[in-house]
Amino acid sequence: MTVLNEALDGLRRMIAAGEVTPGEKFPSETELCARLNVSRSSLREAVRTLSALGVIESRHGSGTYLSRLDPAQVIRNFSLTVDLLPLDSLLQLFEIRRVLEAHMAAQAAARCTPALADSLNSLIVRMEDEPDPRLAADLDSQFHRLICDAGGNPTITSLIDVFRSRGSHYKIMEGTAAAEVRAASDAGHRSIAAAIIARDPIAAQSAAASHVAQTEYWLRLLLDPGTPHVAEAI
Amino acid sequence: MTVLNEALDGLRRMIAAGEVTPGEKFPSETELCARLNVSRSSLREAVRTLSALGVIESRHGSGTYLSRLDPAQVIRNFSLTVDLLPLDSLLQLFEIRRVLEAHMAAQAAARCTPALADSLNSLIVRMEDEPDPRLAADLDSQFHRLICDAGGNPTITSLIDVFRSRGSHYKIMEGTAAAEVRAASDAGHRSIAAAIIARDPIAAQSAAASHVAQTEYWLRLLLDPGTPHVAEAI
DNA sequence: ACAAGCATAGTCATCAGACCACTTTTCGCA
DNA sequence: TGCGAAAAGTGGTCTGATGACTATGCTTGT
Repeated sequence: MTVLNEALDGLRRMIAAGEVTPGEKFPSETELCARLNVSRSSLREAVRTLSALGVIESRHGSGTYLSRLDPAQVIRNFSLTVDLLPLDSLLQLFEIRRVLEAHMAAQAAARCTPALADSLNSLIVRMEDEPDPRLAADLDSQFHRLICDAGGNPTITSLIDVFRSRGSHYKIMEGTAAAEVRAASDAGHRSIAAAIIARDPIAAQSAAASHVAQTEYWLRLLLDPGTPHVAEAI
Repeated sequence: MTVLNEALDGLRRMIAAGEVTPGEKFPSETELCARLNVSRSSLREAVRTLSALGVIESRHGSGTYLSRLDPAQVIRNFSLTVDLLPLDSLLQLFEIRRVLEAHMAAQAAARCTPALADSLNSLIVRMEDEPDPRLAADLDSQFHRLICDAGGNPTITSLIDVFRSRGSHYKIMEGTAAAEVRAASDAGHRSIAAAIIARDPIAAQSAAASHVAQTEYWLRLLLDPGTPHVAEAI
């Protein structure tokens, strides 16, 4: 057992035992060092570890705090990791994204309000009229976020955000097939919105799943233009 | 911009630029310090941060390596975080787990082989005959893992594992309603297995969703015995 | 020529102590 | 009483040294 792991263990134990409650302040680094019998550098590495995972927050000059441990907030921390994944690793996440976005669309359909309907319609029109691919991608994000928010589970929303966060996304809108991609994407959005506004969860679910699957297909094409296949080996 | 963040940025930049490819070794800490213009302590805190996220691996005496960046492996790192979440935070993850487990059950149903059918049946019998709640919980894990593996997406499997990892699970099997809980759980398993063996994805999906929802219900009861409600506010 | 064992150099792990930057509290002055 | 400055407390960063582990290549004996 390394020193770092002992320190980590000590901190985790304190949290699990309720010695520090969410949002509360830990003892000072000096005191923690004494308590856990480790040097300050080792303690700080342990703190950094938990800090990277969104469990701890260090505030310069003030103290070290246990985070609120809100799942949505913890999950948001991981988007920087997703940014580092190579494209083929990223593609492995698409099945999750497809299932979750479909679920959220279904939930949104079940709860759709007139206000949501208006917002969706307005966004679609603006998106289709936007010539700049980047701004269009931005409106796209807003569209999906609107649906996620309507779905009612902020935790799932943040998880989907992590998957979608990847900036290099709009690249598929700039290839030779840009126009085709754009048209298909717009059509997908209209299907999703129509199903949600009709308060038809099943239709919304399949429309959203199909939309994500299509994005996955284009990305896969980008990775390997030779052998495009949406479905996995049977 | 703090020194730590500059170091983090430098490392991330190296990864994104492909200076180090997955599995490869970074330059030594000393050289990285010189390159990024930070002290060794700050560099090490940056390395620890990426290491906590499963992006980097430090091997004592050998070097600092970029991980394979396999999503399943990266996700597995987060189980220690889930262990620290309070029960009410954990419950917010159940909607995700429900959707994903249902999806995996559906996939397993679509691909069920005779071998899988045998394994499922055998596990169910052993589970129902096991008197010790802990060993039964263990068999329960095996049952669900079997289904996930059959689902064919290791990334989703590891994500579900993270949600299920939480050891405190078996507590619901030890309350006053233990017998009732156990019986319902066994019945749920039989439904799921039957649907998978019948190669009926829709049935498998709803059976699995219902099973997870039931677990969630019991846990919620544990948290707040007064006002149990499965559905959210309408 | 080859294999086992051993030095050696390279690397991460840990420690100690100092100083800096920021925040919070305290206390004296207007 | 209210405000501002001082002081105390805390995390942020740096330096340098030492320990522990790994990999490499060499030495040695067969």
